[in-house]
Amino acid sequence: MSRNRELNQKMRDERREQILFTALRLFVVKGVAGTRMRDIAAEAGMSLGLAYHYFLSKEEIYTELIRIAYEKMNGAILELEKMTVSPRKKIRLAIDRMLEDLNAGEDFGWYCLLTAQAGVSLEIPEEARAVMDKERNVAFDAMERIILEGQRDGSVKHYDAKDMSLFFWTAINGLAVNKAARGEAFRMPDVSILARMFM
Amino acid sequence: MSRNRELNQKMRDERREQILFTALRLFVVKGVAGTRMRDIAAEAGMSLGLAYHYFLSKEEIYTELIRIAYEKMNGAILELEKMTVSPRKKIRLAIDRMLEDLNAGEDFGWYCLLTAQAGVSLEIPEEARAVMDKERNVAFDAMERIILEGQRDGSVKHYDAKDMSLFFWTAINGLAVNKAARGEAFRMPDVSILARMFM
DNA sequence: GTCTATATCCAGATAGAC
DNA sequence: GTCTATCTGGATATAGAC
Repeated sequence: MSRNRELNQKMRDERREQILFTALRLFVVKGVAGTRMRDIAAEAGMSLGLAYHYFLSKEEIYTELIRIAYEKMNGAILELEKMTVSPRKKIRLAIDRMLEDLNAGEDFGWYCLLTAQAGVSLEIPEEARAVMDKERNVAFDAMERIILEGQRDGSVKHYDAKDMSLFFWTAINGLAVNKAARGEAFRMPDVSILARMFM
Repeated sequence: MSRNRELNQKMRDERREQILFTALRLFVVKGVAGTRMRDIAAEAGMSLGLAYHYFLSKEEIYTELIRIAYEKMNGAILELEKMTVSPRKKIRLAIDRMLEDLNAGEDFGWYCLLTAQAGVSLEIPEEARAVMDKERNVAFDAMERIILEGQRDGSVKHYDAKDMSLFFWTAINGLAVNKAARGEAFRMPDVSILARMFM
C-alpha cells in the first residue's frame, strides 16, 4: 500500500500548507495574539481540532513561519550573490526581483511584514527568537558584500556599505508595509529612484 | 478652591499621560491584543481599576494614541512646509529633523511604528480607522508639494514627486523599524545617501 | 482618586466519538 | 483524519470599599 502512504503524506503536507498560508496572513493583519486558532482553522477550511492535529500550538505555527520567512528571504539574496554577473547588475537584479515579487502579491511581501513585526516584538516564542538571532543579519551582510564588490570595481557609489545595505532593505520593507496598508490603491513607484541611491 | 481644581486637573492629565506613554510602547512591542490592561496599569504604576477610571477601554487608549500620532507627524511636516526657506532646504531639514528625533529615542519613533502597524492591521477600532483614513495622506501630500516646488525651481531631481514622497516616508519608517529591532546595536546611517535620492 | 475583589466572557488546548 | 464538545485559565471590564 505504498500508494496510500504517498497520498496520505501529500494530504498531510497540503493541510499544513493551508494552515501556514492562512496563519501568515492573519498574523500580519491581526497580530499573533489577536489571531485565534479558530480563525486560522476556519479560514483554512477545517475544524479547530484538526488544526491542533497538525500543530501543537499557535506558537509552533508562528515559529515555523519565521523559519520559512528567513529561509526564503536569505535564500533569494544568497542565490543572487552567487550569480556570475557584475555586482552592479546584481544590485539592479535584487531591486527588480524584490519589487516584482512584492508587486505580484506573492508570499514574499507577507513574510517581509512578519519578520518586520517579529523584529520589533518582545512577545515571540523562544525558538522563533533563536531563529531570528541567527538569520537576521544574513541578508544585510550579503547585500553589504555585493556593494563592497561593486565599490571595488568602481561601479557603485562610495558611501558606507553597511549603511547602503540598511537603506536597501529598509526600502524593500517600507514598500511591503505601504503595499499592505494601501491594498488596491498601491502603485509601485519608479524603481530608478531607489537605484540612484547606489549608482 | 480654584487652587485644588487646577491641581486635580494636573494630576488627572499626568495620569492620562502615564497611561498613554506606557500603552504606546507596549502596543508596539506586544501588539494591541497582546497587551493586557493589567500590564499597562502596572507599568504605569497604578492599579487596574484606576486605569479604567481614566479610560473606558483599551480601544479608547488605542484610538487616542492614533489621534496623537497623526497630530504629531502631520504637524511636524506641515509646520516645516510653511517655513520661509527654499524647498531644497526644506527637504534637507525634514530628513535631518526626522532622523534626529528618531535617534534621540523620542516618542516620534514609537508613533511611527504604531501607525505603520495600524496601517496594515484589520483589527483596529472604527474610530481609529476613521482618523487614519482622514490623516494618512496628509504627510505624503505635504512632502509631495515640497518636492514639486523644488522641481519647479530646479533644485530637486525630476522623478515622479508622488514616488519620491513615498520613498521618503518609507525610508523614515524603515529606519524606525530597524532602530526598534536592533535596540542598542542600532547606528544611524549616513543621511546623505537618503538625500541623494532627491538631489 | 485609588484600591481589591469578582462577574463574565472568550480563547487555547484536549478528549473522545466517528 | 476529522469532527464536536468541553475543560481550564486568563483577560476585560465593573462594583464597591476606603
